[in-house]
Amino acid sequence: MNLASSEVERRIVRFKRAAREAGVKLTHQRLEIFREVAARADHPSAEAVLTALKPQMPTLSLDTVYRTLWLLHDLGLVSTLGPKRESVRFDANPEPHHHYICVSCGLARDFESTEFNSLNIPKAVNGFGSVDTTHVEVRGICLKCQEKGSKKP
Amino acid sequence: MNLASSEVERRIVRFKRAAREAGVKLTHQRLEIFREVAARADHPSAEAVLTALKPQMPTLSLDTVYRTLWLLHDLGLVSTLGPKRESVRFDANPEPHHHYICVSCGLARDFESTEFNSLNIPKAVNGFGSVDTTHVEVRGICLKCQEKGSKKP
DNA sequence: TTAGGTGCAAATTCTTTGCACCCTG
DNA sequence: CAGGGTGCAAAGAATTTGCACCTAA
Repeated sequence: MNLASSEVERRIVRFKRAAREAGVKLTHQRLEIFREVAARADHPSAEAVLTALKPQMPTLSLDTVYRTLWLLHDLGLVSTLGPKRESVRFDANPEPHHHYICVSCGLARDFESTEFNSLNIPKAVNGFGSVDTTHVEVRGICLKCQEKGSKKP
Repeated sequence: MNLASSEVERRIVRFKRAAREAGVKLTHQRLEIFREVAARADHPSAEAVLTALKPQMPTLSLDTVYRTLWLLHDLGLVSTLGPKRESVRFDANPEPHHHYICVSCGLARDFESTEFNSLNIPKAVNGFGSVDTTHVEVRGICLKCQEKGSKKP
């Protein structure tokens, strides 16, 4: 399932502008990698992007795909699904709960909310499949990281 | 920040019962690994669990920690933070949005909800740090996996 | 006793890095 | 033309697996 090409073009325009403003070069590889991620609704991995582009760009390499995707991430043009480059972490809380995650140090804390436990799932979601759990993830900068950040002159 | 020991004991009782019912052995390693995860509010990685237990159990190995944590996961006693053992996936949707994730095949789809975009963050969260983004993740089994599942006789 | 569990080491998988050549600005 | 960017190969990190010995039930 892919996006409307008008939407993809809009995202590409945005990318070109951001690249220019950030002073990074607009290479063929970067454009195609961004186009691929922007056109797909399935949030591909680096490997999946490479596989999709390989036919048209046989010399494209996985490391370039990674470097480009993280660059796009730094430019604020793409985000990652779930927390980033981290190892798996385990949670033994058996109660329904939600998470606060510090985007700087990865700190995780549980919190409860009856409101969050009974959210109204949009009907569009039923078109995707069954709904088992609903979990809210709040991201921000934890107190400790805020201190550290402000100390650096 | 650790949990009240009464809560930890409750979780351990639960674990012992689940282990018995599932017919898996209750080894010293499993008990200590579960106790460690159950007692901590910070959702440790396998590596972190090993580091914490090494002093008391010098021969404990990382692979046992992994095997035990996934066993606990299969028993429904622990969950993972973010999607599990998967590679990073990238998302080029610049609008505020939420995700539907199939727990079986990993399918991801975006959906929008103005309600979810303006959730009432519990005040307890402010004690953790700043709030930048709030994102809802709905997990279930996608239509395709439901078909596949029902086909298998 | 005995099947399942553990520890060790080696294998995999995913991701990053060093370096020489290439291409955008 | 100059400096960032790419491709290749090799390094690293995270996680899993094969196998012989050990131990809970």
